[in-house]
Amino acid sequence: MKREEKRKNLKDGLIAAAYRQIEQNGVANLRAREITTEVGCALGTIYTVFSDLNELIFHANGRTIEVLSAEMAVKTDNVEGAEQKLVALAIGYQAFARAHPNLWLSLFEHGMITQADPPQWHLEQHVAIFNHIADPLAELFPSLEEKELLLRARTLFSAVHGVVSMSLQERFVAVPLLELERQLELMIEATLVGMKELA
Amino acid sequence: MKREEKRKNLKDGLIAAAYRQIEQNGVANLRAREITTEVGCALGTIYTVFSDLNELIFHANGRTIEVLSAEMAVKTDNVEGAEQKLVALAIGYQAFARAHPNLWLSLFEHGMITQADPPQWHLEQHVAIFNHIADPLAELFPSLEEKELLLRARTLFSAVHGVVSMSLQERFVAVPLLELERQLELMIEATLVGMKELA
DNA sequence: TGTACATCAGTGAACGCGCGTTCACTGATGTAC
DNA sequence: TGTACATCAGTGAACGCGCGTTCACTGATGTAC
Repeated sequence: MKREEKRKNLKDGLIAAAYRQIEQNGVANLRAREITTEVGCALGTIYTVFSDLNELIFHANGRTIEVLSAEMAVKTDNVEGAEQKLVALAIGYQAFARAHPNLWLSLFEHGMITQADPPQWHLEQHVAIFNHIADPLAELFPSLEEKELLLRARTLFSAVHGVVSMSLQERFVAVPLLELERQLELMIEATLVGMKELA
Repeated sequence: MKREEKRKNLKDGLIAAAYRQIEQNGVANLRAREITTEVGCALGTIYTVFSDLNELIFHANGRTIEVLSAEMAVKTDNVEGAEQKLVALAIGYQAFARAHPNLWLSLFEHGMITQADPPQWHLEQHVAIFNHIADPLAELFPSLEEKELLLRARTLFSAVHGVVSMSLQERFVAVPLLELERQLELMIEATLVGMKELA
């Protein structure tokens, strides 16, 4: 096994362990020592691969986006009709957030709390999610110019994110899953119908 | 000055200092020592008034909700028409978040990050915000039953919150204020038109 | 293929420090007579 | 009104500990001849 290859394995292992531990305990409870214990290397090793614990976290979050992104792609494949695709995306997003709350939270907590700003590659991953939404939206509103389309995709995504986020906090009264899905569906369909009407 | 009165002043002073410091530096950077220094009392004093730093933070956040709530009430007073009231609320919410990002963030960070769950009185304050929205919504949809109305108010609030939240993170491309307000307005109006249409 | 040397990945004990919380103390406030 | 005593708000030095990061070291890997 070449040096380079070994290095790659080490890096992947660290990311995988961080990912797993974020999923289990949340980013706030992620500990450098626990990661290296799981991987079976020395504490200092982290700093030979990453400059920072932060950098490692960004990589773990990157993996989360990949998984989320792939899942969103699958959700739309089996669905006919742009409108229904958007609903499926919202419900898929919600499902992911519910299934992996800590991974999902980490995406937004980290960097919002710590002021460490995310590296460029990570920002681009985030933006990629918008495209899942922009595509069906473009089908529905073919006359919209590119810029406006992206803006609306972003807005729609943010709205869905807000609803999911609020329900996951369950800070206010907890809303049952079916209720939540109905609200998401209602909101999206109403928004789309309204946009058509207003156009 | 009676004992009781003095105690009240002390408590208010601590809350005010915490509030001010959260506004300036964010909850994450709030320090017990800084608070007591500003107030001019001993470090231990905090623990004669509150059980915890957390409890003090919840009180500071409570004040934030009061201010936000009052501001939202003002926003709707001068506006005619339920639909326009809802738009005004959204833009008012956005304005508050922009003007006091740290206070606003603290409302959602705290308790989401730390797992300390908020006391009952604080939860009720949060819920009170929904009522600002439920009122004009009831005007528009008088046939909706109470439960469904509150659910939709909650959904609408969450959607607005999501859009504001995402734009404040400015994690993705920063969106200029006017653009953002236009999107909020568009989203709300489209949703309302759509809801009418679908009813 | 073998030997000597250089490089560098990986080690883990130790550092450092930030900070919430505690607790034995003291001085002011209130009470009893 | 004054004195003695009890209570308790307020004090702040000290505790404790968690945890990211460093750095002098070592042993494995690669290179030169």
